[in-house]
Amino acid sequence: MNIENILQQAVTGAIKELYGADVEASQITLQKTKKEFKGHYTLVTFPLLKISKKNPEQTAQEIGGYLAGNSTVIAEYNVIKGFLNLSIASEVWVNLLESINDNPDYGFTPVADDAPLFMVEYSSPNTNKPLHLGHVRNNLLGHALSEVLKANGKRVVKTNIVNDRGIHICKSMLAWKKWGNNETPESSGKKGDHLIGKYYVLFDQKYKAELADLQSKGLTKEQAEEKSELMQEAREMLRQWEAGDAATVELWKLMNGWVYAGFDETYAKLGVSFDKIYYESQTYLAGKEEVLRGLEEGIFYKKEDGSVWADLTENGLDEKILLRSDGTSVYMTQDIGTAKLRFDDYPVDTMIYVVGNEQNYHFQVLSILLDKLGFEFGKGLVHFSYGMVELPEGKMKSREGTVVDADDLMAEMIQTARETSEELGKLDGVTPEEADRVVTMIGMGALKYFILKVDPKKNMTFNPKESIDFNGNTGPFIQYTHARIKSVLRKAEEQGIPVPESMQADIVLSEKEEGLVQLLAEFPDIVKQAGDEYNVSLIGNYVYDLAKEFNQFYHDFPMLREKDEALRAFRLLLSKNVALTVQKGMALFGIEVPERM
RNA sequence: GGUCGGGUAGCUCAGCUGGAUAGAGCAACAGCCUUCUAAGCUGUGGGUCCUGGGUUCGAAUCCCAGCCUGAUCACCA
Repeated sequence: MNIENILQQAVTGAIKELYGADVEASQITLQKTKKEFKGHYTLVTFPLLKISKKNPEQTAQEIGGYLAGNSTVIAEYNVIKGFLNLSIASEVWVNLLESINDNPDYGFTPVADDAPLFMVEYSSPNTNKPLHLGHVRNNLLGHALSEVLKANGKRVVKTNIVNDRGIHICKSMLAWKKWGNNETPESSGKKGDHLIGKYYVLFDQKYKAELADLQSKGLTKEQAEEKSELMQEAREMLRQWEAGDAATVELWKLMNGWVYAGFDETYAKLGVSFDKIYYESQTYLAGKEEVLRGLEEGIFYKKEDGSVWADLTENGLDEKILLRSDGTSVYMTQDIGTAKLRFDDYPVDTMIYVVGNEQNYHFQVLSILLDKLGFEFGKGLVHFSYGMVELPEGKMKSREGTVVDADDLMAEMIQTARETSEELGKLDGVTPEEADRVVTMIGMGALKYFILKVDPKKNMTFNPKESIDFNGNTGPFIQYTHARIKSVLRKAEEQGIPVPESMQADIVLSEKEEGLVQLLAEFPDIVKQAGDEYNVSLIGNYVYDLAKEFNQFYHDFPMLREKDEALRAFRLLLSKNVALTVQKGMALFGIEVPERM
């Protein structure tokens, strides 16, 4: 039972008593009192005027007077225009802080064995190139969303679908075969995914050169693409792969193995993980089967050239191809197969796809198709759609070399954290191991927080310079606040000042102190809202607010030098719980907070 | 053209189940380190909340129209 509920009940009671009317909870608009006014919560009386039949100020006065007289929760009130500002008694805040302290999992709902099961798909890399900045946003969002759902008491299975088949893989394979000289990750010292990426790019360069050459001989672009020997070879390789040609499959396995090793390294650095990984090479056949079943059942239809289509015009969409005329599957086919296998494997209640917003249409179609095929989960699938990440200088274009590589980016962040820390002398007297740990935490925290604090559905600009600015609304600022609190608590322990387990309730608190408890008490609501709305950025903005408030508090109120023992105890207890909440909030983002920095 | 997002301070973003004088950070300027960590704190300046209508006691928030911008509408994934 939080304070807002208590207030709501109290107000309902007051209205019943004063005006003899029952009001719906929805008619009672309570909000946090704005900073410039005195009070904690504000009741807006305008919606109640019909019931009170009085003007706003009279209504506010009457309700305020009644509450102050009859509720032990309300200490005082004031009325400004139609707004009734209510101050909650200090004692209530003290008790609240105590109850927060008594529950180490405050804000988190335990996960029951029969809790709804959410499957979260994220990452979904291609095996032909390393992860880049866009993937970073995807991975961070997927991981954070999973954590938030768990915190809300849901069972979560994190999953990844690896796009390990198709023409793009064959391009890398072909280029490596032609020009690779048996280069391996070991021989080149390159991460496997970077090595494959190199050959993918090489293929593209050679292919472009070939096209240019053909076009200079008078062919149109289309004719050139048709005639390209490289592309023909790549297609042939795909056919061989699908036919199970031993040598091709062998090479494919070898090169994919390199890529997976590279991805694993990147995932580990990002701090993300998966409970179950699917591979398209293992799901596309299931998809094909489903499509053929749909064809038999008359849900889909075949065109003269043999291609299979779904007619979605009655859903207000277009026609959608499901199998090519040569019988091979497309992206959609694979997703249908993957979905089927997943629901065979797990009793999934809600399937969430963390995929960029350029695929909004795809998932709209997928939902309808699954539904048509008789999978009841189709309708309820969630496309957790997020916006693109751009750079200050514009969009990322692999052609122009403006793609930010995930590994490079992380290394840079950590390096910058190190340089800044050294400049500030923060690493003096620390073991190299400890320095590495802290610097990694900070660099990664900066990156993660910068990306996760933005509303997922919006496009965002990632400004490398700004992200490694440790001022303001940043991860490092929050981490710094945590480190400071921990430092105070350490010193308290050294000086033998106990952090109390229980508080006396009759101490007088300042507005700032009460406000901080009030903010702290909102944590469960924020976690719940983030989970319900699939909006993880709420967490970040909340934690920042909390950290900022605490930092101001820190400057105004001594914690160790405070003479009044009860007050000092309160401040220490408050500090401890702010630190814990910061830590829990950041953990939802996959961000660690240091004990000192 | 159809569909779906987005448009808030010079910049990056909050706020959007309708409520008070629209908030942070960055950048600029002015202060604060013999005081629990200055990666900090305090203050100043900075706004047609894209535009125009509508609903309402009240609109950045809801509705309609328009403008700008992005994504998408492939036998690519």
